[in-house]
Amino acid sequence: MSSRPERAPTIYDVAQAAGVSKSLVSLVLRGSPSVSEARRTAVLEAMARLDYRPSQAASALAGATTRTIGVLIDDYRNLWFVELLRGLQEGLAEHGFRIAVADHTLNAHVEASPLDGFLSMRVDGLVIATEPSPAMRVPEGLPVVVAGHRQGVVPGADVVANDDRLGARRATEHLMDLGHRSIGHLTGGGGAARLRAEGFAEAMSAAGLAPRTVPGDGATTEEDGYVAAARLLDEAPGTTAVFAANDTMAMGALAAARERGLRVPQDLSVIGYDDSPIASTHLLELTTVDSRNARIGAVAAERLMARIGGPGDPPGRRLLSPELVVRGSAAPPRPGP
Amino acid sequence: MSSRPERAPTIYDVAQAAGVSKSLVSLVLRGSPSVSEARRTAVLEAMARLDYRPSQAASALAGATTRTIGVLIDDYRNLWFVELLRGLQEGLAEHGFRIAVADHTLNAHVEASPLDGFLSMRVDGLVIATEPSPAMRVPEGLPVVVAGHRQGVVPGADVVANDDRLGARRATEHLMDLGHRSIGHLTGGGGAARLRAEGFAEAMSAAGLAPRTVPGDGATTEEDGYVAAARLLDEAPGTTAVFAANDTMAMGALAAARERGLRVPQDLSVIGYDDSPIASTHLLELTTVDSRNARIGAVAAERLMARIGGPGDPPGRRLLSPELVVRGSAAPPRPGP
DNA sequence: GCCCGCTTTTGGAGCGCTCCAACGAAGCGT
DNA sequence: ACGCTTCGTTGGAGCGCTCCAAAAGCGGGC
Repeated sequence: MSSRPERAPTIYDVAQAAGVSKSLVSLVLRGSPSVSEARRTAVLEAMARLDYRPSQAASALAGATTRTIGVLIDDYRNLWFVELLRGLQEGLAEHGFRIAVADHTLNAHVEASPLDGFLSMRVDGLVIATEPSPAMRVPEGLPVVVAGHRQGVVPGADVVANDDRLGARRATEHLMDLGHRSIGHLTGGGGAARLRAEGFAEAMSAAGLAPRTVPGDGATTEEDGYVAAARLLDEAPGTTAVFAANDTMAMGALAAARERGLRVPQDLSVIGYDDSPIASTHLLELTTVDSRNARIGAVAAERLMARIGGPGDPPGRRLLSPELVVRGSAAPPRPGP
Repeated sequence: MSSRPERAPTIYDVAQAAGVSKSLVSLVLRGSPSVSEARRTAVLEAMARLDYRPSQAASALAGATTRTIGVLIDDYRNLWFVELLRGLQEGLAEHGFRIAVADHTLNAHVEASPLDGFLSMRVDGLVIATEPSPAMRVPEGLPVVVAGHRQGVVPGADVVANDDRLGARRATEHLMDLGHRSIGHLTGGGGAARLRAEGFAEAMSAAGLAPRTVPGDGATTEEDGYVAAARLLDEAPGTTAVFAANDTMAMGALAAARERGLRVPQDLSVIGYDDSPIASTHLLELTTVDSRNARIGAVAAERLMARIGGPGDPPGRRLLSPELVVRGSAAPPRPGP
């Protein structure tokens, strides 16, 4: 009977079981190439037999590195980070790095600074997937990538994002190509929304059209999209197309349109931004702009690895080209009366 | 000029700066009550001045506990875990515990077992918010709560979930109270879906109605809801109400209804399950069942804390009562022809 | 003025690993 | 046969904390 809780096995236990020294076990653990095949298998076999699991705490404390990258996301509900995480994960896995995720909104009241937890953990790098705030002070020398946002308040950080202005221009041009002239834009809070609004205005002005931009209640939720679209459609009833700052707001716009008896896309075209999971549903079939989040994650991983390997090049800014995803929510306007 | 990277300060540095011993600093760190006010402030002041951050690795290695609970979720896209996390977080914070989240689908190809990372971290407890699998072997004595799922494969684990069968019964009864007789159920894969289907069948049978249950493509996505609803509406055109296994499937059902020219709720009533963020949007206004996920998180926290304090009571199963949330997607059927 | 019991503070050992310098055993040339 | 290198392996020191037993301070009662 195993009465006492039985302390977890350590490398010493493994070493003894395999008939080697603890140092050899440590070498196997870290995948050193200079271990003979015979001993390696003996050690691995002993580990499996003892159900050994290395202590992350011990290796972090003893080693120079934790092989962990902290990822700060804004809110789990904003699903754009899912693809980012996937790209990041894949890019890091081949280097043996893992990811630790923290949610800004959940931890807001727990910690003084949102990054404290990561710094206590001694992460080897940081991905900030939120609008950076001045409170995010980072120790000098720690590699940091700001992902998806372009307001680089974090000094020394790389920035990887999609070109919001270009994406907005493409969406707007798509609507114009379809024949729309009365196009409204639903905007929200935050830097990305501002850039998208600028791209919209540029495209409209370039075509000699007056850009009409309407805010919601300051954020970028479905509610904001609903409110903004309601305002737009009531103020400018001749509007035939709407470009929303993101897919969630576009969803709100669909609700406002339906409420007014406007069919999408026959009476009103709607375009979103982000190509989030909701955009591809049967219910929305939303034409949108793919902000390339998986790619952003992959590039962020690349940057971090380069910077961890050596000082690397000076911090830079990398903008990826977004792509229009045509689905069913935008069509030519009906011939005017 | 700070040329060298400047090793992070340790308790020794803080101790020296505050003119006390390292042990006293450690006591302050752990909030010991037996430290004089004068020294405590001196230490805290020194910490702030040096920008000191405790090393999680060191305290985990030296101490008996990590004050960390691992939470395994299935997929970041299934948003039901957000509220769970919030409830859990709040319940744990008052005990000074933190959360580490891992995503099953992302890590699937990285680690042998999804729990390996947590065990390497030496978490003090585990919340499994996925359908438990036999591969999830857990060391004896580690407190585990299975949250939101009732197929308790994990030995010795507490189970905290909503009563899916009851919730399904309530949703079905609501439809019957509105006057519906031809009600179909859209089901999917997984244990929760099975229980919800059972609840539906019970309620229907109790009212002397034939329960018609239709699967999608085996999962519970929007696509599955769409496929299942399409089948149902084509096979049984007289159907006036649909109860979907979750909100996402309900969304697919809305799409299938619209495609057939059926208005919701005038021609077809639709009810979902989970009260996920999409249910409360203007576009859906979905009547649904609140599965009380924040409460589930809070109860899970309570259970873990009790079990970490002492062996506590034997593992149990706690079912919370779900609540119907009435919105706009269900109404009385039109008078029959 | 001294001893006792309490509270507050302290040094030392040790957690499980990594890193490093150094070791023995082959292999090689001369 | 000898030293020299190379490869595989080893013990020891130390990472930054926590925990423990014991020391120091501090009154109060006799």
